[in-house]
Amino acid sequence: MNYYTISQLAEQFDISTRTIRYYEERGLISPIRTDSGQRLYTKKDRAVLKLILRGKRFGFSLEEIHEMISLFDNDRTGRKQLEKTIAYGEQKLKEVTERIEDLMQLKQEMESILADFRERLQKLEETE
Amino acid sequence: MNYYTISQLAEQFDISTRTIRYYEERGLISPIRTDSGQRLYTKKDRAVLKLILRGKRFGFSLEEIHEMISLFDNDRTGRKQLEKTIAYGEQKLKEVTERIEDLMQLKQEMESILADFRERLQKLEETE
DNA sequence: ATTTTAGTTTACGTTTACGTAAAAGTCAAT
DNA sequence: ATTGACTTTTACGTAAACGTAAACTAAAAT
Repeated sequence: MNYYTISQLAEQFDISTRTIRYYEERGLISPIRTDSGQRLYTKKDRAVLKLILRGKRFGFSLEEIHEMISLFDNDRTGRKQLEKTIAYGEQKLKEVTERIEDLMQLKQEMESILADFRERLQKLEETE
Repeated sequence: MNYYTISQLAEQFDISTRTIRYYEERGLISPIRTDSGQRLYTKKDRAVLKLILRGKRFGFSLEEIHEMISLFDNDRTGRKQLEKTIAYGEQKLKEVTERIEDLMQLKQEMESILADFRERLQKLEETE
């Protein structure tokens, strides 16, 4: 397995190294360290980072994203823990579903407005 | 036509009056005023506010929302203006479409993770 | 070997999107 | 008419999410 440096990840996702360190500060990502203290990121870390950025694009706060990431933490082995995790996951899934529906409605509206504008342009061109 | 006061709108959308005034400060909404200076909001203003809040839920900044709202400004009558507006609208529509696809992928992943957790819970219960 | 480049921590600065408080005017009801 | 609820502007405060700079160390390149 090989690793990414912080600047490599920063470049790949077009964010600053500060941003990545900040996510670590907030407990969202936990790279290993070399003897000298440099951060090394695995593929898994990269996937987590990708998840964070996607969450951000949807307007989730880092706090919410933190909670969602813990869903992927496979260390929840007890039955009570599993049940809690599932319940939380179902809740989040519902939220995501609602957002999708909401967005699709927005899309519809934008399309109808665009159609309206195209029609107006059409009429302008006819009377030219 | 009748009007809403600022606190009526605030209550309807469960936000503060400060928030509404802030949106006005940023140029997103423009209520008329009574002789004494109180703000009055029309149905149209209410619709704009609704749009703002929806945009926020999707993680758009107030600046982006401002741009999108100007799409609804019917005062773009020149041909060049129309063309620019349509181009901008198409761009935003594309962004929204991409977000929807992105969200649907997230949904898929969450569902598969949930399925995995449910399976584990199942196995735990079998060995009880 | 020594520049150059990249990494680290610490810490203060900044922007966005409001919260909150003060001081004063206005509206609605008793 | 006066109380109480509502509104206005002005202004300072704040949390989240980083930006930026300093001071230093390690790695890579010449």
